[in-house]
Order: sequence, then structure tokens, then C-alpha cells
Amino acid sequence: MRSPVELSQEFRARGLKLTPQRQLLFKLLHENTTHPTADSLFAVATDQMPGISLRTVYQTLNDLTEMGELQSFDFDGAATRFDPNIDAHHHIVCRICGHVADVYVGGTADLRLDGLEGFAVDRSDIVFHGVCAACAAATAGATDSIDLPPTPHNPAQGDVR
Amino acid sequence: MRSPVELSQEFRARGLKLTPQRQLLFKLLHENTTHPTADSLFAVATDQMPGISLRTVYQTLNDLTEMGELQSFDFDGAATRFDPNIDAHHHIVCRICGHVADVYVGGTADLRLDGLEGFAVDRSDIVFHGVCAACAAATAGATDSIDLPPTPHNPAQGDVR
DNA sequence: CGCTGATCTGCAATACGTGCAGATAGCGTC
DNA sequence: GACGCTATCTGCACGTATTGCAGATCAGCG
Repeated sequence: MRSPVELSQEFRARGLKLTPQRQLLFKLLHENTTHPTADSLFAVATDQMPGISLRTVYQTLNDLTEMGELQSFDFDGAATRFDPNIDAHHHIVCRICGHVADVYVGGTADLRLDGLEGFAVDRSDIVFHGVCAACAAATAGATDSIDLPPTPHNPAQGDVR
Repeated sequence: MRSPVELSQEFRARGLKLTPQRQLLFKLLHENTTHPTADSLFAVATDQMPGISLRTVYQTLNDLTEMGELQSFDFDGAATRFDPNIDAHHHIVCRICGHVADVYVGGTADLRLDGLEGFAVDRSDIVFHGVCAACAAATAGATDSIDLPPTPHNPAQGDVR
């Protein structure tokens, strides 16, 4: 997404108001690579602006997504993730800690697709599932103990900083 | 997934009980290509067995998924879809009516992937989004009227028959 | 400085899915 | 065929994610 300054201009140009809540969220989202959920963003926003409403965070995220300044995606029925990176790209999700990273996929033009007949395709999302390096390291140590469930190295999903 | 008869044998072999509820669901799922949700399957099951519990439908779908007899997938934060087709394949979703179809994708080995460093990848899901033929036809006619929201040709998502 | 409509907040409501406890019923055994 | 053990089923309450709504608040214009 664009910089907070550019977004402010864009909002003004559209006749939308420039509230401190929106400005804070612009700042927290800009160049944020953590793929936050509405809730995790709300937690960080609350630090800097106690009293901000979760409802406002949802509203602003939805507005920015509609304006094309954010990408949003879902997986595994978990909370929606928002991504200020709006380049054509895809994602990998750690099955253990929920960490999400961007994946760039080249060569998609050469794929052989069977089953799209009759559809006008808008968009395609590829989601890879796996285990991130940190979780792999954490679980490797756990082979000592038997049958313990995998311990997330960082149970707080969607950390924003 | 396998046939109801084979599944019945498999359940017995595992010491699981063969209840009429399970048998009904085996039958409704076998060769079902509609990618039903738990709820849509429940609706059809209720026709043939009034009183069956939604909880049982969820339970059985989860069991079959754990046994590898069903695939499950989510998109757009909507209800989980279940798919008795467990071949390696992907999906396309109609953005208007929610209809889902199977897509076979060849040539994935030649993709150039950037960003997977450090991850041990288990699985990859590709979801195409678009408009199906029936919805395209329905919306084409709607150009007469201005600014009407797109009318689903079939609002009942996940129809099982 | 006052207006006006957009926005924010708080709460209720919805949707999907799961946990729990008591009732029910497979199925192996006698 | 009856018995008993235990898996399963049912109904309900709960949890999480998200949205609808209404009244209070405030940005931005004149």
C-alpha cells in the first residue's frame, strides 16, 4: 500500500475524513510485513491510542481493501490476514505458529489448467503450508520427549512488530 | 473417497461402529461433486433421516477427513467445504453463486518459487476465483437495469444434489 | 464558531464450529 | 436372544470472527 501521506491525500481527494484513528492505522500498516489479523492490529493500535475500537479497525481494513491498498486472504478458517504488499504474490503459512511469508511464483503462464472451462477467472491464490525454520528447530529438540504436541516457538500469532 | 461398502469395512476394521447416521453420510458423500458444507450436507441428510444432528455431521466429516477419505478446504472466510475427491487437485470458486469446481493443474514442478527458503513445505492449495457460466449469463441480462447487485442464479450454496 | 454528515464507539446479533454430559445403541459375548 | 461395555448421537451452551445498528462525536467547510 502507499505511504501514510499518500493515503491521507487519497482519502481527502475522495471526500473522506482524516481521523487520527485512520492515520494511526495507516502508519501501523505501512511496510508491515507480518500479515496481521484485525485483532492483532487492534492490540498494537490500542497501545498507541487506548480506546480505539476494534470495530474501527475492521472498518478501516475493509475500506483499504476495497480501495485496493491492502490484500486480504483467509486460510484454514482462521482470522483474515491483511497484507499491505499488493504486488502479485502468494503466501506460505507455518502450520505450527501461524507465521505467514510472501512467496513469489514465476512460470504460472506455463501451467496446464484443466477444469476452468466456462469460468471467467479473476484471480488465483496459492497458499503453501509447511513448517517454518524456527518451528522446525523447536520441534527437533522435542524428539527427546515422546508424543508431546508441537510447541509453538511463538504462540502469539500475527504479531505486528 | 472410497465406496460406502469399503468405508464400512474400514470402520469395522478400526473398531468403529457402523451407525445408520454414518452409513447415510457415506452414501451422500460418495461421488458427490458439489463440495458441500457441513450445513448443506446436514440439510440433505435431514430429508432422509429426520432428527440427525448437525453435530454428528460435523463429527463424521472431521473423522473422514482425518482418515484421508475427504479433503477439506476454506476460502473467503466462508464455511469449510468437503470434497470426496482426494486426487491431487485444486479448485475454482464462483464469486457470485459460490459454486466450486475441481481444477487439475499440471506443470507445477516447473514453477519458480521465491520466498520458501527456511520452510519445509507440506502442501499447496491453489484457489481460482471467477464467475461461472451460469452467473455470467445471468449477469449479462442484467445490463439493462443499472447498478443492480449481481443476482445469483442459485442462491442456495453448496447444493448437494 | 457553528453545521452537517461522516466516523467512531459499544453492544447486540450472526455464522461457523466445538466442548460437554447425558441418553442411546452397536456389537462382541454368554 | 439378552447383557454389558463403550462408542456414538443428540441438544445445548460456549468461543471466535465479523458485521449491523444507533447514538455520540468530530473533521472540515463556510
